[in-house]
Amino acid sequence: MSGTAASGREKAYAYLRENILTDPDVQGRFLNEQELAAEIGVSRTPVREALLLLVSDGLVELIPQRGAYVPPVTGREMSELMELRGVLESHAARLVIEQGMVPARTMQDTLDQQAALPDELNPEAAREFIRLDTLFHQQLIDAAGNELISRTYSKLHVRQILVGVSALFRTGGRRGQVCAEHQVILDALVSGDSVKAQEAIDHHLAVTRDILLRN
Amino acid sequence: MSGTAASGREKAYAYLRENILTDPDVQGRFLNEQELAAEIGVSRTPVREALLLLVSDGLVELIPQRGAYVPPVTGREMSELMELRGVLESHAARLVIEQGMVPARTMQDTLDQQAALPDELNPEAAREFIRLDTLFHQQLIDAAGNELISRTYSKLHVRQILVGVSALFRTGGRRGQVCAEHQVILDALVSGDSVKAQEAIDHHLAVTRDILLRN
DNA sequence: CTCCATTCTGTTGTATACATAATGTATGCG
DNA sequence: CGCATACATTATGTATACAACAGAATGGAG
Repeated sequence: MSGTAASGREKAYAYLRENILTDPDVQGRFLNEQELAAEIGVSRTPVREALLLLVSDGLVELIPQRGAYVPPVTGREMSELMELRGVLESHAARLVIEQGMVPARTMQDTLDQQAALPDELNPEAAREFIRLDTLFHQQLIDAAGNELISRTYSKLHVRQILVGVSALFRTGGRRGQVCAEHQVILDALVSGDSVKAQEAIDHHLAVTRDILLRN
Repeated sequence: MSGTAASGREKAYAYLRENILTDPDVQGRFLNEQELAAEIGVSRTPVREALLLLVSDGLVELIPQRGAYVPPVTGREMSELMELRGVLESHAARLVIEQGMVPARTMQDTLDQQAALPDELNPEAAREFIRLDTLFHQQLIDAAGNELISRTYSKLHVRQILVGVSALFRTGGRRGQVCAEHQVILDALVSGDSVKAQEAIDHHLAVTRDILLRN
């Protein structure tokens, strides 16, 4: 199997991350350590360590003498995130075009997989949709060849998934729209039009932001 | 007093952070938990927790069954960091100019303090110099009004301080150069010349990068 | 002398017990 | 009846003890 190192800390980390990202109800609440320890099947120690690691993902916040808080995603945060994503993706776009390093095949492949998903999104398909969406953007970023930017971008995106899952259920037909917008971005990249690519990215992020804000 | 909450974890965190940032010898080594616990005067538990928090700062890396490793700063990482800083600062510059939100007084004040430091840098003055340098750039970023970007930028900068301290000792007369370059950036911001500001930022970061790479 | 197996030592990882601080509840007073 | 205070409960924070693993040292065989 893959990734089944299963040290207690990693098990707790994976469990908590999955739990926070998929269950909208945990937002705005404090996590009970011994409760989680019992659920996961380890002691409080690795649970606490996992919680500390989740701080760096921005998924939990430590309140002294109170414990681990899961901050809800605010509209402002979403807007700020989209702004930052726009800056990083535009930069990557300009760079890969200048250096002729556009990963056209890879990105088109991801896009095709995404387009092949059914329009009606059951929970599992929704997660796959988000995974491919994340991958598409990450591939653009990674192509810029700056590992630090890649890591930074990757961590940022986690926070968006938190709200993306539930938002997707409410928006029918969004799949086709996303794929179309992705295609516009990719076409601009392939054609080497840096300005057009930036515009397409900004447009895509603005639309995404507006949809996420309606929840 | 300020910030003297002094819970065990925070004490350990502050100690370790300070230690890693100022002592170049710890780079590339594994940190011994019980040794640190004895030095700080707490048990291993809060030390471990502090180490987990330092992961999010990028100051330590956890190797399973081996412990907390302090990764040395590479030249490539420095270049990548300067590239990312350039992207974020240029974005902030454009924004604050467009919105007429240039914090001219605040930044000039910081710059003046920096210029007032002696040219010969004893260890304490060097730390103050770096603090003011960091502050100058952070003030520009913060003025853009995007909290997420501010936090992201702030965390990034930590990694640079790691090498900046020792590098400063080797470069005489750098103080004046830095202040001059900062002044050029600030003047461009005040005059509302977005392109000039970006150029000044890029130039400053390029010079900084080249100096840091010579170590 | 070199190489490999084995033991030994020291460190990390986890569990548990205790100390401490915060919250909710009950009780008494205004 | 409302409010403040004291108390009980519960959760977090810390210390310590044990288990499991990695690397070094050691000893023997070729």
